[in-house]
Amino acid sequence: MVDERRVRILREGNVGSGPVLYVMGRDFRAQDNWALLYAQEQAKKHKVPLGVLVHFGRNLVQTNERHHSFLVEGLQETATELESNGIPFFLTFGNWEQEVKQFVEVHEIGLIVTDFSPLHESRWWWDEVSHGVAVPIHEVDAHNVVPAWLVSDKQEFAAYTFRRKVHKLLPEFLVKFPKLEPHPYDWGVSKTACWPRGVDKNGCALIDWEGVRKFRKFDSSVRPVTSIKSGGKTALQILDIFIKEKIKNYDQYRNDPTRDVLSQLSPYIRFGQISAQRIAYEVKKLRRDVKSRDSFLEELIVRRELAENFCFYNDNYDNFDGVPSWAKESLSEHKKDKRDYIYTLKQFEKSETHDLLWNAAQTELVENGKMHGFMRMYWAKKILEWTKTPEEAIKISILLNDRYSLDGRDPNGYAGVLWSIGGLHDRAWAKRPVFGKVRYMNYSGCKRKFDVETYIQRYHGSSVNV
DNA sequence: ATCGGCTCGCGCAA
DNA sequence: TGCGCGAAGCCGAT
Repeated sequence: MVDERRVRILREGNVGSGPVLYVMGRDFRAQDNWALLYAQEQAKKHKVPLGVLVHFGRNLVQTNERHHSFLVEGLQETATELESNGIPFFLTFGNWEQEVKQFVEVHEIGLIVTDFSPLHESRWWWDEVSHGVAVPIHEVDAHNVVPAWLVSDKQEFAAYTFRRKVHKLLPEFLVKFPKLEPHPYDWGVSKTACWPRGVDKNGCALIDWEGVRKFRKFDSSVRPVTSIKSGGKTALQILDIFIKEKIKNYDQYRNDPTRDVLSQLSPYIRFGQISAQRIAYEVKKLRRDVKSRDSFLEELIVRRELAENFCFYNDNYDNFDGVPSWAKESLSEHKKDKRDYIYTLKQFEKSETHDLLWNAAQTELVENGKMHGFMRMYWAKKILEWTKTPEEAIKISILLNDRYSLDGRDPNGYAGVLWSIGGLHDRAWAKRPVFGKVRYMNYSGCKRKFDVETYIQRYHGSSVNV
């Protein structure tokens, strides 16, 4: 049974007699998905078929080939698993009113279920859809261990205010997932009317995945990351390796970007190919490496869900207005401070600063679609130091992270940038030029903590893959 | 190598 | 109203 507190009503109304449709927007997986489990529960209750639909809009300016191919590759796996459980998978493209709305009407959908995201893109979309269809819409928080609207009813000030609230609810929510069961009511896929239209000899909806991959018009200069393989199965293998081999060193070395002790799961969490709750559930079982276990769970649950809390309750999660007032005032006071270096977006993007360590981090981001957690802080703080205003620094950091990182366009990224540049969830520190009271970080700090040379060497040059 | 100060405000105890 | 302490640090004194 799906906990009712995971569910919010986006559009009121009685559930109709037609099929239940899960419009998958964020959690692109078949297993360990509360939104899917809830949709099935409703479909069984009303004795109707269940289907899953993914809609690709045409005008996602920030989407590029890197993100799109990662998403589509994983989606194929998800579609296959859904269909082998009697749940047909549909794709629609372009204008939602022509596609999704029509789909809902043609198939006489009785209930729409979706997964929760705190980001504007998603909130605005559902706001529009809920005014455009005549069907109840239920939203399920399938991404967080504890539902965002339940854990706290306001923007939390810092991790310590949020931590108690999460921990209080964890015993109720950090539970084992039920396995997805084959759906007992047949949709009759031969009646499917979706792009690409048609069915194969077994009556399954035909999807031209190669066509799907090429469908969007986007910046193809950001190449797919060949070193990171997409998909839920891969994610589970990576989790297994992390638990067996890497987590034991997590506490000691997690801030050392030359060591391989992090889970590397964030792209998979970002695209919902693995559930954070599944990761937490497996890691929590550990009876060894307790210190590492707990610091990993802190990052995975407390800090990740704190970022969701921030984006959920603060509309300005991606700009200067989102930073706490003490930092806003302090940064404004230091706006006119002399900068030793000023770089343009292009110079940052091409790793053309005077700082080899910074350039290495940027290269890691561009080439590998990720950046080590510790380097993200240093990286963003230096962008503050080397641009004219904190507003511009935030803009550039978010743009680069969203464009190149596989886990970009995600609450974690926005909260991370605002933590680094705007003191979000942090405290005030001794005043310095440019930074004001925002925590300062520098090259010598990195040198104290890890072997800077090794890191620089690893990402030196322009076509490095490790 | 280690320590205190820097500096703000939330939330709880009283 | 007072007080402890916090998302990952820096720096100078000892």
